[in-house]
Amino acid sequence: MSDLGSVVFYTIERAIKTYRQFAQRRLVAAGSTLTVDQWLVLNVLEEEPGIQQGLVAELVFKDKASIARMVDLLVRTELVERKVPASDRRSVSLRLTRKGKRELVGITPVVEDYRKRALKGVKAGDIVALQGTLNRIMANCDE
Amino acid sequence: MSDLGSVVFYTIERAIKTYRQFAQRRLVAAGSTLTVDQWLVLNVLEEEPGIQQGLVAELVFKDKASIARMVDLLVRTELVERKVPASDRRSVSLRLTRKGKRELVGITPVVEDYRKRALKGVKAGDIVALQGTLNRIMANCDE
DNA sequence: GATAGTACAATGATATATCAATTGATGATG
DNA sequence: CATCATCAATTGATATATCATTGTACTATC
Repeated sequence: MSDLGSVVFYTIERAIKTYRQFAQRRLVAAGSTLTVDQWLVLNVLEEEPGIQQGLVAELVFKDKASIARMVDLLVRTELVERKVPASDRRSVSLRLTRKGKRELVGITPVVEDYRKRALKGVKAGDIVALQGTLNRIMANCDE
Repeated sequence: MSDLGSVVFYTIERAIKTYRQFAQRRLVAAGSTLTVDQWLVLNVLEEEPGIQQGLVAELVFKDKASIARMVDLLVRTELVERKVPASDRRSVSLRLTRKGKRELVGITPVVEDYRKRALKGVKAGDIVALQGTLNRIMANCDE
């Protein structure tokens, strides 16, 4: 178990990294210039238009600072709009631009496809078990 | 399954990130200034003294460029030595300094402890299953 | 032994992760 | 209503990830 224990985290890292590289290759092959993380953020904005940055950070499990910088980029590339609501001028309200929506719609089938490919031959029960184990690990790591 | 499929990668990311943050907190709490990744590299050098950079990159599943920069840091902090062997002057041979060995020895029990904590209540069978599933995903992602 | 191809590493550019410090705005309390 | 604590976001500093490019050294082939 000690042996397994020393390797399992390495396996998890390797797996998620392999998957991300795979996903990124697929995005590039589909002609997108988005990164996987940028796609994630766009996806959140699609589902929660007007959301503020801090909430996006929570939803995608990233740092607020990272999100701020990603949004900078997405605004620069005109995929996302920042607005400051009068109700609370500390916050910003994010939403997709027309261009952002188009980009997202175009790329979504690509994402669905590579997710499906990555999970080929993996049974639903395997996924449930995996999530259970990972949840347990996360609980152990929350002190 | 489509639903599960869209969430499972997110869970994996979240799990490994949670674990890394946990590990980093533990290192800091133990008075170390190492990052988790730096510890990994030191550990490889302990086990394979004289190894060259490209091989380290493979072993820890990182980019060669990342390793080059990490080694820069570790050399600057005097934990690692770079030597250019006469046999092949393109390559570099890496090994721990005395200080690096001391640091590693001091921190190893901390690492073992937090690994054990992170896996508390996780059965050996769960780990085997998890690795099986992740290996399958990785195989799917290698085209 | 000159040349072409290949191998190893370093570097530049850009994106992300994290922590700390700061700024500006809001809300609570005296 | 003035002050203080808190909150949202930005910014700076440093570390890592990735890709492309470059530089240097080796190797094979002619």
